[in-house]
Amino acid sequence: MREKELRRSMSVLPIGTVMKLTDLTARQIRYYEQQGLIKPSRNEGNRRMYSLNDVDRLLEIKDYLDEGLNISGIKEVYRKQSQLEAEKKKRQEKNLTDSDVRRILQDEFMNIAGLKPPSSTFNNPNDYTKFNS
Amino acid sequence: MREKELRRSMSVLPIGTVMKLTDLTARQIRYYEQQGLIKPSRNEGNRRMYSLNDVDRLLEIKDYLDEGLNISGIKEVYRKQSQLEAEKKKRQEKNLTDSDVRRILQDEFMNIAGLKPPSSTFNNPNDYTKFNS
DNA sequence: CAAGTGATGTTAGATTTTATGACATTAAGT
DNA sequence: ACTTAATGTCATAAAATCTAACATCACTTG
Repeated sequence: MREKELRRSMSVLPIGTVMKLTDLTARQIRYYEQQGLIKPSRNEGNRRMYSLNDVDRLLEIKDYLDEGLNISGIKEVYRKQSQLEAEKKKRQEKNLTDSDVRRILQDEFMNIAGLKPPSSTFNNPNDYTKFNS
Repeated sequence: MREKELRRSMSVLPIGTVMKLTDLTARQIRYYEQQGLIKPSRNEGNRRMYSLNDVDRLLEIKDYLDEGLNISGIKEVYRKQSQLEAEKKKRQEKNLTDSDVRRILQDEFMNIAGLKPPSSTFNNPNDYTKFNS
């Protein structure tokens, strides 16, 4: 699934192709970029290169505009979206490090106990207070 | 899955992008086209436009050449491949039309019998000789 | 209503990309 | 050595894109 995401984020399309795929004019596409709604990359010759994700976003923008939202409103939408995603990511990261910490501490136990899993003879196995900070 | 195939066969990439994706020169890409190994479409301005399938095929061609096969040999490979696929398709088509015929005839039975499935009171349900021509 | 603003159209001039065709080169096979 | 297949290189023309500026059009608002 990583490879697919890579492909979708690879900047391979010139603006002419994007115009056809989105039915937008070059003027519109560049304007939305100027407004910060998309960030196409540039090739060595300074030509804008777009990804499939960019195309998707442009189609979204079109829909939002058709629905009466203006560009500031669309910016708001994306601002909130990326904020939510950032929080989600943060939570996931935190969970990962938490379980990492547990695993690492457990490994340490095993080392101290001579490569054996922690047992009741070592200490109270129900005392997890140290790991719940 | 149809949509995916459509995307893969959509001609959206200019030759510059294909050069980067395949690490081939424009000269090579055009030469392979001249030899009939790929058939990119053209846009209104006569520029070649490539699909992801084209890119895949170009990468294949590269591999074949690296393996010592020459272009005639590669043509052979693809000739045989498409021949096999045509046969397969033909078989599938034949199967499809056969079952289609059965379904259609069964519908006709139902109509004649007054929207009821064919029964033994209508005729011998095991007499399928008519459909096996 | 006149003025301001947001979104888009249009145009000009410069730069980049691609197309075609010709000729050159290089490696391999006979 | 001579051919041939695959590729490189170059010149010239056309197409695509860039930037920047000015124009238009529909709304909104004082």
